[in-house]
Amino acid sequence: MPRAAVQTRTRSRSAGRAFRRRQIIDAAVNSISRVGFADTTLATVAKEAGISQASLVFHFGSKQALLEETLRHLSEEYEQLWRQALARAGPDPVSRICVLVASDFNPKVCSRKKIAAWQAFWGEVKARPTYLRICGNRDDERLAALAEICRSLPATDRDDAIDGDTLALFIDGLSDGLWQRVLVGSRPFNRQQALELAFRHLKVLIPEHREPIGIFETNHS
Amino acid sequence: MPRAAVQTRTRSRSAGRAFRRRQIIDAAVNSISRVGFADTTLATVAKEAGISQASLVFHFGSKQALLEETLRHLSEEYEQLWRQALARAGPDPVSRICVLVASDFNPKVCSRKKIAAWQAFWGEVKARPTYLRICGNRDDERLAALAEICRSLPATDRDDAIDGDTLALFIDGLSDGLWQRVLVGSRPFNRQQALELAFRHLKVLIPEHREPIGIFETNHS
DNA sequence: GTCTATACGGTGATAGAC
DNA sequence: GTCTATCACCGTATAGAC
Repeated sequence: MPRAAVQTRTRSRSAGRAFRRRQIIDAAVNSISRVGFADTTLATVAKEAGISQASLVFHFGSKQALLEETLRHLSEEYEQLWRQALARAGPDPVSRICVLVASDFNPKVCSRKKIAAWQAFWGEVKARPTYLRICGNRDDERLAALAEICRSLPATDRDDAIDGDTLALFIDGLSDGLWQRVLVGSRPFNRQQALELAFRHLKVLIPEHREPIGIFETNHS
Repeated sequence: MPRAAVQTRTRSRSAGRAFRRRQIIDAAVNSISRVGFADTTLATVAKEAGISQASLVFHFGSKQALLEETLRHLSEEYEQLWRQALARAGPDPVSRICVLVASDFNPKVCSRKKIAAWQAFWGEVKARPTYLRICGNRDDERLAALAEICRSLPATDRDDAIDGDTLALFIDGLSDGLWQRVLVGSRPFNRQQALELAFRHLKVLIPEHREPIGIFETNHS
């Protein structure tokens, strides 16, 4: 058998492995969202993935490890999204803030399914600090990045100006709050409504720079 | 046996019943917070309450019913708090908004234990719509009350004025976001820090009425 | 790698004494 | 009302064939 064929097999094998793991993680998110965290079992995940329970354990070692990898995947997916958005953005601070906010409401992370999974993990954080360890650093880096941009905003002459760190907390805090409402309201928002509210909020917080926000609004909402 | 004694016994019996139920509900909150929603069993709740599993089932019928009553208690406790605070507040809209915001960070509802329980239930909402039914109306009423107060704010001459409904969403949304950070941040806020941030946020959203907010700040933070 | 079959402990709920 | 004892079931994880 020629070497090329072997290498191809090898590559496709490991690609298959990553693919399988990803497939199982997706099934775990689906299960958590569909039947809840408490009722998510190896059986529900296996059924969702269309494979056997034994295969789950083979790939992840244990249910707990699978859950942790699932959270890690959610966290990494979110990080990738905002970092890529920021990389594509221009140098203007307001535009960069808008890009970060818009990434919070990207369908890839802001679906009822994903939010339900996030909420479930957060509800367990106090009992399982490991969950916090998995995404804590990434959360810190995201907030730090936002705060740094906020600090770079040109100073204004308003007497009630707020510092960049606080501004970042306001922006991120509202995103979290709106995110929650996409999931749990009695008449939940859709992503567009949530994003539009987040941008209107930005306009209030950074009134001197209204125009770039308006530009983004038409692009994303 | 005199009638008075019978009535007393009856009264104390039913008082004892309510007391027991409350005691069990507190144990459920403790268990959810301590071991997580997924690992909360009749055994963990019974142990936390210092009674037998059979007693739990006797008082609530089933584990599921106990969980639903627990959520109902959390929801009612929160409603009582903001309604009482509002009843004690004066007529000034800004003061009333401040009172509502401050009630969000009252130790009675804003402890890491309670927030962990809330988050756990919210994470299950998509899978168990019953949970939403239990607290949905109360949530709606609270947001409606806040929005009504916001609409009653005197109109300003600023060209970027926001309507009352939107203002209410901004205020409530940030409370939710900060609330979450009291629980899950890598260096979580304490209540005072969260409340202070919420008030600073108010100052930005309602800059024309800064002074009453300052007053409340010194009272509550 | 994936499956079926299975071990084994824990889970929600019940029975029945007190 | 509260307990202990118990049950039938379901949970995770393993064994071993393919």
